[in-house]
Amino acid sequence: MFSKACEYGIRASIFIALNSFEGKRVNPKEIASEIDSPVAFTAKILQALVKHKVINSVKGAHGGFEIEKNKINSIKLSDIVDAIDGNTIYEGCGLGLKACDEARPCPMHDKFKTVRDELKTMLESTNLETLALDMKGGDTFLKR
Amino acid sequence: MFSKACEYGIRASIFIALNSFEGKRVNPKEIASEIDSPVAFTAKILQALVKHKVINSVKGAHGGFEIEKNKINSIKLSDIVDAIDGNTIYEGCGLGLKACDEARPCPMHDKFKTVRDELKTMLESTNLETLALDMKGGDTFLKR
DNA sequence: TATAAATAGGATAAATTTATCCTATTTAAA
DNA sequence: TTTAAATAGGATAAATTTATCCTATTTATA
Repeated sequence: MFSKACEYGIRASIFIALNSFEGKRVNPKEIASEIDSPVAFTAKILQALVKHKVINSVKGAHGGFEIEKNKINSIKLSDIVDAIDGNTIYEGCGLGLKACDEARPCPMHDKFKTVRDELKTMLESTNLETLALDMKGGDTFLKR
Repeated sequence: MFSKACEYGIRASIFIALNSFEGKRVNPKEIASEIDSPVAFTAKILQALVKHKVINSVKGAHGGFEIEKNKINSIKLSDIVDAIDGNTIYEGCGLGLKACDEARPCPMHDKFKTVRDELKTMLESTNLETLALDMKGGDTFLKR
């Protein structure tokens, strides 16, 4: 469904959010260890998230990655997916046609659109705060 | 969402079904032209669909690919997706965890499962006959 | 101001997916 | 029985995604 990069990106963002609640910055090594991902690749994904202003980076000693506390509840899963995988999952044709719309739909168009819209709604209505709090409560997990 | 191979596989299956209604077998060249896909790659995908008994192949002169008329309405989109992409889209974790279930769910588990189940239901309740008839009626298209 | 700790980013490699090409095998029909 | 038309399948190449490594740059602090 999502690319590996996007999966890592979401997991990393949740972990960063969790730490930002405590005012703690985290580095790629720690992140990769906690979400069970390759360090260098994860670092690249973090760069992309910084560029898209999903997370914030602080260079130099005592630096690391963080999310402003008051921004955590406004960052939606869709922001992360957008930043890494783009919008094809929301906009693209399920059968891969270059163009596919009501005017000239592919055979799967109507039924696929329903599911895709549901996915979109889900991603747009789920924010990092909710996800991080679930984890903090010990109800959900980022690895294994 | 689906791999290119799977997209081509679904489009090809619909085109074959359409022709099988008229008792006509089709070859990879014609299929690829009608669904706008690379010929040789499409041929490989057809092989996989034959192996999984989604479609039927007839070798030799006057051969080609076909689907038994009375089977067309029993072949579901999920059969094609299963054959080509496997079941990860139904079973796999949305965040890519090796294991993820109610007992130890990832942060996205519950919300993702809802969407995934909806996708599964859609694919399992859509058969080739329906899709082919829509196309025959000129309401839907396999390319552009 | 020097140093150490941290992210940024370029170059490259490995793995996977997508795509092509060629030959073998099968089969209907002349 | 030969021939031509068709799928099967192996080998390989191209493209993309995933992953690694190394160096540059930035910054807090001793």
